[in-house]
Formats: sequence, C-alpha cells, structure tokens
Amino acid sequence: MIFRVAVDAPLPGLFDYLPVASRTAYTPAPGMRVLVPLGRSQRMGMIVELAGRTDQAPDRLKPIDSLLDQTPLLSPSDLELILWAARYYKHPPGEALFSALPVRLRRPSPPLEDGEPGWRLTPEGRRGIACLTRAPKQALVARLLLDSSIGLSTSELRLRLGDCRGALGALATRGLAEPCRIASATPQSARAPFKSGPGLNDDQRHAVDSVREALGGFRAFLLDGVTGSGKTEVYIQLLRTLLASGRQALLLVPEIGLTPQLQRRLADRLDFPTVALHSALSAGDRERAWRCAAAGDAALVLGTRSAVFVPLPRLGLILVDEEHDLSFKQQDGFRYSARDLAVRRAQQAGCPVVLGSATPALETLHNARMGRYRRLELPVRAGGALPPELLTLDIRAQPLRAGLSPVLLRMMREQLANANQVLLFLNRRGFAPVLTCHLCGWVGECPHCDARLTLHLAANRLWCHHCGLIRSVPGNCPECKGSDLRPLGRGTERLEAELRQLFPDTRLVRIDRDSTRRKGELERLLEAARRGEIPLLLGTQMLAKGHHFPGVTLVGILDLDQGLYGADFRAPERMAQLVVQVAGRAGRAQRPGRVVLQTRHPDHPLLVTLQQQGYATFADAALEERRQAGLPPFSYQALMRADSSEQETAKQFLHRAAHEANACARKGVNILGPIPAPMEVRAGRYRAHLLVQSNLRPPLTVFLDAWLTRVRALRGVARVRWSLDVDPQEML
DNA sequence: AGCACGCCGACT
DNA sequence: GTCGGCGTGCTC
Repeated sequence: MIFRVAVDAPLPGLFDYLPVASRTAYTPAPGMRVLVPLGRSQRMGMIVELAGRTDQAPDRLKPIDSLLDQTPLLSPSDLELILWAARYYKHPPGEALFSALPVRLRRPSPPLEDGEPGWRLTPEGRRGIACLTRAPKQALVARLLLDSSIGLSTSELRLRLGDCRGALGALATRGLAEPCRIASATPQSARAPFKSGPGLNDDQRHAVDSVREALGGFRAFLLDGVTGSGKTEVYIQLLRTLLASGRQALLLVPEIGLTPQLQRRLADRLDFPTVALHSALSAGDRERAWRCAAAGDAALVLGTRSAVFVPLPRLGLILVDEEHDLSFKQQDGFRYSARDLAVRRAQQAGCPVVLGSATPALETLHNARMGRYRRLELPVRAGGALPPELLTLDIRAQPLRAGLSPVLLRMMREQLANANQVLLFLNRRGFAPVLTCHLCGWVGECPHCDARLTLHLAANRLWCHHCGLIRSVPGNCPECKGSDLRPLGRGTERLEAELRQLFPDTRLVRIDRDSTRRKGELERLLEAARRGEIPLLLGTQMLAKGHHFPGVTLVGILDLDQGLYGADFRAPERMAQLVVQVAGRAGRAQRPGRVVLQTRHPDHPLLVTLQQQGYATFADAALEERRQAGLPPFSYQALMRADSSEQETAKQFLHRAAHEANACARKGVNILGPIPAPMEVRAGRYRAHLLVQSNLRPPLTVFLDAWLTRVRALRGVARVRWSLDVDPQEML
C-alpha cells in the first residue's frame, strides 16, 4: 500500500510513502495529516490518496513517520476542491492544502483544550477577599470572579474590566485566583426574540423564489441589486429556507470589518447556529469555529476569503456578498479568487451560488451575459428611496479652495445650513503627498522605492506608504539648506485642517487609516456619523464600504481623475464601482442624495456614460472596450512577477523565462514583456512583469504547465524571487 | 523551503 | 593546509 502525500513545501507534485512502520491505533486515510521524512529533515504532509503502486523506484520509498490525526480533517471533496485550486492557480498542492487549514493545524500542535482560557478564585480566594482593601483593582477583579461559580474567560474579563492581567497575576501570587479553562459558549441560536423582517417587494420575491427553485442542484446567480435594494433580506430569506431543511450555508463577505454588524443582523433573524471565520479571531477560536463547521454543528458560516475552503459536510447554498470586491483575491502566496472558487465549489457540491453586488465585476456581468450565471435584478431601493443623482463638475480653470470648486462649496454650505450631512472623499491619506524645497526643487523621496514620501503633519513625519519607511521632517532642505520647505498637494489630513478653517462652526470628522488606528475607533466614528451627529465627514475609501449614512445628502469625490487614466486597464471599472458604492451610502426616501464628481475630464466617454446612464450601461460600454482590446474577460491572463535586490537581475530572469515561453508557446498564447513593474523599485527590490495572454482558457492552462516546468529548471536564478498570478486583478 | 554537496578564495 | 562563501541539485 502506497500513500500519496502533499508535503508542506513549495514542491510541485505529490510524494509517495510507505505505511507507518510501527503499529498505529488509527488507520491512515486521505485528509489526515502526517509527519514525513523529506530529504534529511521532517515535514508536515497530508495524505491525499491511497495507491496500489508507485512510479518511484521501490527502494526510494520511506515510511511515514507518524500520523497526526485520528479522523480526516478534510473530506475527499474538500481535498478535491483545494487540489483543483492548486492546479488552477499553479500553486504547490501541499502549500495550498495547509494554507486552507486554520493556522493551528498547520503545525503539529497539541489538541485544542476544551473551552477558552480563563480565571477563577481558589477556595482560599472564595473565603477571603476582604483582605484586598489596599488593592482596589484586585478587589474589583476578585468580586467579579466571586459572582461566577466556574470563573470567567480572559476575553470576558478584558471586556468588563479592560487590561487586568496585572491584578490577576497578583491574585495568583497570593493564591487567591488560578487560571482555568472556561467551557466556551457553543454556537447557539439567537436567544433574542425572533425579529420579523420587512416584507419583500416583487423583485426580491422573484429573486428568492428563483434561487429556492434551484436548491438541490448547481446553478450560479448574479444578484444585481442597487445599494439599499435589500440584498441582505434576500440572503436571509434564502438562508431560512435552506437551513430549515437541515443543510449548511456559507456566506462570504469581503472584510472582517463588516462581519460584526452582519452577524448581529443575521442573529436577529435566523434561529440557527452561526459561526464567524476571519483573520481577526485568535488561532484557538479559529480552529474551534472551523471544527464546528466541519463537524456539521454550525448551520451557517459567515467568513472572509479563506472560508471558501472550510469543510461543510451538508453544504446546500453559497452566498458571496459584494462579489466585485478585490479582497476576495488573495494577493500573495496562494493567489486564489475566493469568488471564483465559490462558484467552482457550488458546482462540485451541487448547490446554488449567489453572487451579490450593486456594482458587479465586469467578469461576472460577462458570465451572466453568456448565460453561465442567471441574472436577478433588484432595480429599486427599498422603502421607495430615490436613487442618488450623479453630477460631474468640471474643475478646469476653476479657483479651488481646499481642492473644492466654488460650486461644490456652495452646495456644501446649502446642505449644512439645512442640517443635512456632507461627505467628502479623498483617496489619499496624510497631509501632503510631496514635500519640496521652494528654493532648489528638492523633493522628499523614499530611498527604497520609486515614490515620494508623504508628509504627515500631526506625527511630524515623512512616511513612505509603500515600504513603511519613517523619517522625521527636516527643518531645512537637505540639498541647499534653504528653509522654505513646502507641502505640495493634498491628503485627508490637510483637507481636514482646511475644512476647519472654511467651516469653523461645523463639527467634522476625518476617517482614514491614520485617524482610526485605535481599536474600535472606526466603529465609534462610523456609528456617530450614521446617527447624524457629525455634519461634515471626510475620508478615504474606508468610508465607502458597507455603511449607510441616511442623513448624508451630498457626497463629493475630489480626486476622481486618478481612476480615469490609471495604468491598469481595470482603473475605470474600479472608479465606477467606487462612485456607485459611495453614492449608495447617501440619502433616504425623503432626501435623495447628490453625488458630485470633480474632474478635469468631464468629457471622458466612460464617465459620461456612468453619470448619465448608470452603472449597467457603463459596464456595457466598458465591456465593449475590453472586447475590442482583447482584454479580460474576453481573454485570459497570467502574470509572472519577479523581483531582485539588483537592478537588472529580475528583468534578465524574465527575459530567460520569456525565451522558454516562446519555446513552448502554443497557438493563441501571447507573451508580452518583460516590462518594469508600475513602481520599478519597491522596498529596495527591483520588480518586473511578464504577461501571458490567451483568447482561450484551455491552451493557456496547458501552456502554463509546460512553461513552469521549464522555468523551474532554469539555472543561475539565485537572488530572484518570482511568482505566477493566474487571473491577476491588479498589475502591482 | 531546507539541506548537503562541492568548488573556489582568505585565513591560521 | 582548512574555513566558509553561495551556486546547484534533490527531496518520495
């Protein structure tokens, strides 16, 4: 008997092993982890299949060292999905498998203890905490512990009292308290009284019915619903039907930031055990949630990208919310698209998958047009709210104050005077993107990147946003010693300062990565904004995601043009998605929002289309451009990236790779490059790209396998790091 | 990835 | 004469 093992190493194939030499209590089977000898060391591996024979010389085979699991962690269909993805994205199978496991299971950790870490009082502690009069914090902790017979978990203690590790340590030293395990609350149905939702409108009803009819077999749907049209309500109705039948569902969301509110909303409406699965969980919590799903105890898994691989033995429905979002594409290591894999998984599991968005990706719209996905539309906002009005504002030759044209300023004053809220977007944080010397023209540049240093005035630092370099702000020009250093351009920090001058009596809040660094700060600010307490809001993209501000009647997008002529052919698509998503944040029934787009290219055809006819028509036009240019989704791409600490090495490597590519190229496969990456030097590494494009998928896949074999065999490629990105989303 | 082998330059 | 640099090859 031979075991085919995927080893956790960057090796392209599987390895064959003999059975464990000594007797084992459990029978090794696919999906179980093992320790295997590899060369002179030992590695983690996972049994993928049993085989009767091997292609290796029999004397080369070594036995498995030890078996780490008593039962398979992954079922045959889980293995199949991950290995399929590994082949599709050209990633080593072992690394793919282990990156799909919760982090604790990637190494031979001791089995998870039941419950979570916590503290309880010792019998002595229960008798005498009166002696703690001179230690108020300890007394506080002890009193809280006295109230609970089994003790309290560390997380609970932190929640109630803040950081009390010091006090706990002191209590432990006195023998009054001791660490223990607290049985964790198993996922349970909402105990809150069951809330009923709003009634469905005809479109929602139609969407729900269409997917319901498809339950029990594979079918892909695009739920194309404008912001505020009640996509979540459709999800909830579908989940109620599906979960009531005893099956499990997977709901994928782009970011952890949005899970808590969605989780609360689902808990209010669904009487089924739900677990969340995302990177903000501790390793232990993650494994617990994962096992809970795999055991079939969780009916619903709400998770980010990596949750697409979580084992679900009774999977009956997959939902992907905000399917256009880039976060679904893993950008390093195993570069998979969770959205695309969700469709593949649904196909394999024989269940429906619903991709929801107000601004579907062009790829998804194309799939819908080709009949691969069925399109369900929710064209109207729930509650009769009017769609926001888009307005482009030509700012050429306009006198700008704080980057705001007179018209926009006037509109802002109007809305603020009427006690409405105004929201401004500037997708650039910091005070100014450049610091320059007015005398000699010196500009502050990053020594490790092809980039300017951003001035952060509050921190009095120059930052490189690409490699994290932090410099203090020089008092004089480093070149000419002149004392007239001036910030050039505008970031959110500067805009905030300028707005405070322009609107001295208006409360305003800035929301970006810098102003929300403190944990919970973002939630706090967003909640205050949502309640309408702050008339003037400004921020970066961060403001655009998932939050609705009903009191906002005017949205200004200040730097739209970046998106129109970006180097990336997807720039206009991203621009349009941002505009529409932002527009969706504003207004309610009585007070529709207006969205002002400041631009120096008011005649840009795609912008005009978006403004006058909306996202769907824009998407048609953009797709037509893609078709004519032979770009995705009308062709298929793979991007080879290489970087090196020396100037020419990465490019030279890609030249050789291109040579190999030409040697095994097939009809219809084009090799473009190598060309320097958009930012050639980043964090001290010289970067270059080689793009492979094909009009058909099958020849590309066949080509990539042959090509990679040759590239791996290239000699003299030391100091070069390279990777291949199948279906790249960003050319960075 | 890790690890060993092996072939060239600078030390005791 | 040996130590150790990293280019090369291999891992069932």
